[in-house]
Amino acid sequence: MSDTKPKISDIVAVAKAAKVSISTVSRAYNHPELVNPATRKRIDAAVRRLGYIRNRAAQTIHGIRSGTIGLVVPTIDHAIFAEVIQAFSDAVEPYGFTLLVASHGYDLEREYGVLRKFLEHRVDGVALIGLDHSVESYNLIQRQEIPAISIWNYDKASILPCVGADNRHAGELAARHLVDLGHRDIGLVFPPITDNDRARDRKEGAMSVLDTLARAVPQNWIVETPYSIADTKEAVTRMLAQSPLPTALLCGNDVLAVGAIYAAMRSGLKVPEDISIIGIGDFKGSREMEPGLTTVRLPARTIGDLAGRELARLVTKESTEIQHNSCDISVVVRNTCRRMQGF
Amino acid sequence: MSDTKPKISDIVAVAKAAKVSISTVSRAYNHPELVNPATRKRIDAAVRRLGYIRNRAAQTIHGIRSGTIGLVVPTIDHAIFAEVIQAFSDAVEPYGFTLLVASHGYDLEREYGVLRKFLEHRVDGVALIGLDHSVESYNLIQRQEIPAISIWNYDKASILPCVGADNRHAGELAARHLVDLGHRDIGLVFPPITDNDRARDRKEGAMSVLDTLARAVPQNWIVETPYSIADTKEAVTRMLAQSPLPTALLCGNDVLAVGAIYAAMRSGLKVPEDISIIGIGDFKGSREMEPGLTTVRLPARTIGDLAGRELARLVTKESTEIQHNSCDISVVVRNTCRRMQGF
DNA sequence: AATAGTTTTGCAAACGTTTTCATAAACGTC
DNA sequence: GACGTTTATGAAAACGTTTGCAAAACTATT
Repeated sequence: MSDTKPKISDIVAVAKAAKVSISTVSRAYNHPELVNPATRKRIDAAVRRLGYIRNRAAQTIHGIRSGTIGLVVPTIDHAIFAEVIQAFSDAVEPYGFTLLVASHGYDLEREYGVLRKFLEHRVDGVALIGLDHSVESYNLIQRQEIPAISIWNYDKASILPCVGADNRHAGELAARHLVDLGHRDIGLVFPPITDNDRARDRKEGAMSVLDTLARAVPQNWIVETPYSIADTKEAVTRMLAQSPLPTALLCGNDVLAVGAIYAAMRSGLKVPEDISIIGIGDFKGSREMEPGLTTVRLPARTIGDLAGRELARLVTKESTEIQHNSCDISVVVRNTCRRMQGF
Repeated sequence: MSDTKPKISDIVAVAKAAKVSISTVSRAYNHPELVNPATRKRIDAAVRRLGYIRNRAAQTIHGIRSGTIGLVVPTIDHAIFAEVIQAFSDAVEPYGFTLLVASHGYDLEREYGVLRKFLEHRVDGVALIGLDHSVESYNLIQRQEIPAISIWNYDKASILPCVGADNRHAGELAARHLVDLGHRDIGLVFPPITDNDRARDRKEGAMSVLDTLARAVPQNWIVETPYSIADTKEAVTRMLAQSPLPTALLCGNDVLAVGAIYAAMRSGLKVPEDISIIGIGDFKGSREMEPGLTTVRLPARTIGDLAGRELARLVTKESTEIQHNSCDISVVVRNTCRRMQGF
């Protein structure tokens, strides 16, 4: 009969229970040194007894930071972004931030929508993947004066501070490696490049090298396929049914490369004896697979970690300078590319 | 000189600009049918001009839902959780929810901390992976009366509503399949099972079958390894150096199975001729790999999707009944397990 | 032109906090 | 024991919204 009020308790309830004013309770949280240890103990007991949990929403409307950071990715379900998200999350956690995560499925309209929603939640900062964003998105960020950072691609001319790698260079490196091994007949396996600056840059980089140092890539040696092993295996298998065949395949990333390797295996081609395959990314597992995948290493964990820390510091005003960070990349040679005779 | 106030605009600014009261602006958002179309247009123009974005924190303290759902996973950077997170995210998005995501690295203490933080942010619901949680976590959920759901494991006795598969059964199925093929000498590859009910259930399921239908598994045929291809490859390679060798390896999930396959390849063993390997999970890529991985299919996307929808409906009160959903599982036979002679 | 409805709007209280300012209590000093 | 400090507390305003209620402005009806 006395157990009315099963209500979730607020600061008022705590104050009452501890027989102090709400100001004191608030202070016990925010400036504990200003409240008498004995009082603090009483408040603590009341909090525990009532199961009180502070309401950050109520704090936030005082201009206090919300303690959240928004991260927008094309998709979560991809080895590389999963790794970046994890690293980013781990990096901002020590600063006390909670992560809001959303994906847009490579649709920049949706990205804008997500961004707006994050802003409604008054995130303290936002991180985006890559540099391709709608002008509305850029305007929003500028207008709301919210700390923002771009992850994964690097461009010294970027409007946003960015932490990433030079993807054009990655494409060049991969192509150059194949050429150096003596390959001249090279096929390309890439994802759609609309709304995806990373893939576009890589492809352009690769093309630029190939155009001058190898044979022009015929259209039927270029396969476009979504980021999925299944789709890639299927598409590349179709491509490998024709003849003549390229001696090497340059893949836009490691997932595509793995798909391509499986396609080759199924087509009865030995890698690297019959066909060489190079990826970009160096995902988890690329090193361990048999044969080990030759690829261009992009340090995903490092990038996510750096980006998280950089943004957190920007938000907490620990640092104010807006930096552009370019991570070093290089070819890691394993066993999926063979040297051509005479090279 | 007149461009003072570069301030982020609030509802008051909008009201002023549109020459209406703030109540009207608020209403234009929440009950548009109650405001004159002409006025609405004016407000709309003001909003656009000022770049106004609603403050959800301010709404939230009125008892209005925050529009967020918290998802706690052991790790984001794992094929299976990435897939679940994506599906879950896609499922709650149509309901207008934004996702708060955090990982605890298989540490239930940290899980509790994350949970608290989510509650501070007044998430409208929480989703956890599995059924192993600290009693503090359970108490917290109960006390705060927050809709919660458990993903990935299924137990009809679970306190929380759960959407998942019966992991014990998965372990049984895998073991049974191996036994049916005539294997009697079977090794086990599992992750640490503390704080991980999924792995524990699978292992128990497998053991129970093996104990009665196969030879008792000697200790040196059991390898414990973290969820990583690299670690698994290394650990299994060490194990395969001994003799006698088991004729089959039962792996706690597909990542471990892939690691085991690479280990076998490196050790000069052919799969499945020299050694059979079965996984659990059927991750993306397991079908496509060469040879295709025989495994027990756990429908990750379906589970994430179902869980997301279920929780969203629970939060929005569209449904109130707390359901336990068990997803069907079955062995999918591909090419990594061979039939023993005479079977 | 007066009345009764209906639609549209504004006022003010409320939400759960933080923070400024003022006051009370305790302490030390001479 | 009167005074100035220091320490601890409380009252009340503020934050950016929503919403119940009442007033104002229209419309339709006579």
